Amino acid sequence: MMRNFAFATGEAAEGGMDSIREALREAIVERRLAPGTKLSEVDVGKFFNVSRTLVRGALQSLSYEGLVRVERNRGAFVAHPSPQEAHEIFEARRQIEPGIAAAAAKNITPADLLRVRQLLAEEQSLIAQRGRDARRAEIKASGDFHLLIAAIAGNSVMERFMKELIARSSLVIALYGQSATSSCGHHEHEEIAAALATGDVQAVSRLIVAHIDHIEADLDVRSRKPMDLREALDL
Amino acid sequence: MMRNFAFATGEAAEGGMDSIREALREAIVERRLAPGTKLSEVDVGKFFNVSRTLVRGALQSLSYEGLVRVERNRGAFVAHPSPQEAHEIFEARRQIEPGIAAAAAKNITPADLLRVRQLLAEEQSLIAQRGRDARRAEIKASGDFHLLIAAIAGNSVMERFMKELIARSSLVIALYGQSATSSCGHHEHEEIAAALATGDVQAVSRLIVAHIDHIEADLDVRSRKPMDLREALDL
DNA sequence: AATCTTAACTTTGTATACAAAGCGGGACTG
DNA sequence: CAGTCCCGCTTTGTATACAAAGTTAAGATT
Repeated sequence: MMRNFAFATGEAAEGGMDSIREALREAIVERRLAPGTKLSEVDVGKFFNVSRTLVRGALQSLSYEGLVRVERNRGAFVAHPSPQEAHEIFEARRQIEPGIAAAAAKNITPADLLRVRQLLAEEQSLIAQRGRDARRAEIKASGDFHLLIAAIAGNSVMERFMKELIARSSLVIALYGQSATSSCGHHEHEEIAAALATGDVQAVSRLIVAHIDHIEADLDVRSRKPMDLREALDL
Repeated sequence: MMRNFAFATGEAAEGGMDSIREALREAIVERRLAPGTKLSEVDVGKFFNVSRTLVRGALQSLSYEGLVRVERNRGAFVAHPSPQEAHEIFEARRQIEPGIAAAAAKNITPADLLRVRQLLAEEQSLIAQRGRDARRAEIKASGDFHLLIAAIAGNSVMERFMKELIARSSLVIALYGQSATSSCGHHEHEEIAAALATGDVQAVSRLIVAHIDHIEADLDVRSRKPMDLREALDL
């Protein structure tokens, strides 16, 4: 049991429970831990060289964000969103992100714009690269783009909501995504950035919604059936 | 130390940690626990006849919702939102609730409408009553109105966000609210319900935003200064 | 052979014990 | 008298121990 979990840092237990939560979150969001994977308290604890207490706290915490599902007396698993959940997540993004993007377009400073451009360049270079790691980094960068806009918007409450939605979106894409998703998505990011630069609130909102629509359109909710079986055998 | 906390049920520890979290949440949202109050792990544990483990979990959990602030090595306190936080919470509601209300207006069934009317009637009767308890129940009913709309909208992700925002709004109003808030607010609820009944999506969104504006306008962010002192002495 | 029972084992739920950090009071010093 | 340092007391942070629920597999029975 307990194949190599391949966490980012190996053990890295500096700052108590928070560091474990962050390491787990990163592993889930970057898809090093497949949806449905069981997260045994002792196993994870051994990995980080901490007691079950801290692991348990971290798993609890992640379950509040919807990244982990905890079943009473049965344990914790990497979340495994249903097609229904997946749709709700994207519907939520459609309701939330236009407002955030509009606020960002109003608030944005030259310094912010620079960061946006840097992130886009990074994303671009990752797209050019091949390999699993570059792909994972690209996924993360793509999410970070949306999170950066949320940060620029300047409402910490909304920013936290977005953080959750982006993380869960990553899980959904891991389960149901079909295409490379990359090139088209990136191009849309460019367009959004351009609209942000000109401060065109209307355009930004419209582009964001279109972008979310495209991401969801790329999903195939049937395609996960096989993975379901794999999981059934695996657990 | 540890004056009578006046929790709802006295002890009520049936279902493990969840019941403690719910009892605490209710106490906070209904303002039986003042913002800033220290929540010592052992004290709360004594109250529910459980160990610190469960209390700690419940407090952690509430801190994720923003109802409790946890300071490392110092303990947990009932949250004490700053004017800045308060504004962000209402800004978030302005961004989120129109979309939810619009969705609710599309989805609403006759059965839903009945529940809305029942809730309004309940609210009305509470307004008529005098006394602290009726006041608290009224506050809760007022929040429940918004939560019911979120439930009707039918997106569980958005519903959870709303649950958090409503709970935190209650804290903000506890700190900064001035007027009775009741009558005007209730009248607006009636208007919103009417628009929901006719399925007028535009009107619902507009009325919701106006309602949120009015609630926030009733706040006086200066007025809490005295309470700040009281808290400083109290802790 | 299939199924139900049951008993050992594994994993989670909760309580307690131990370690470390904060806080406060009192004595000492300038 | 003010300020500061030190010591013990309280509270939190983490680990471990114990209890209870679940899981699995072997054995008996039909």
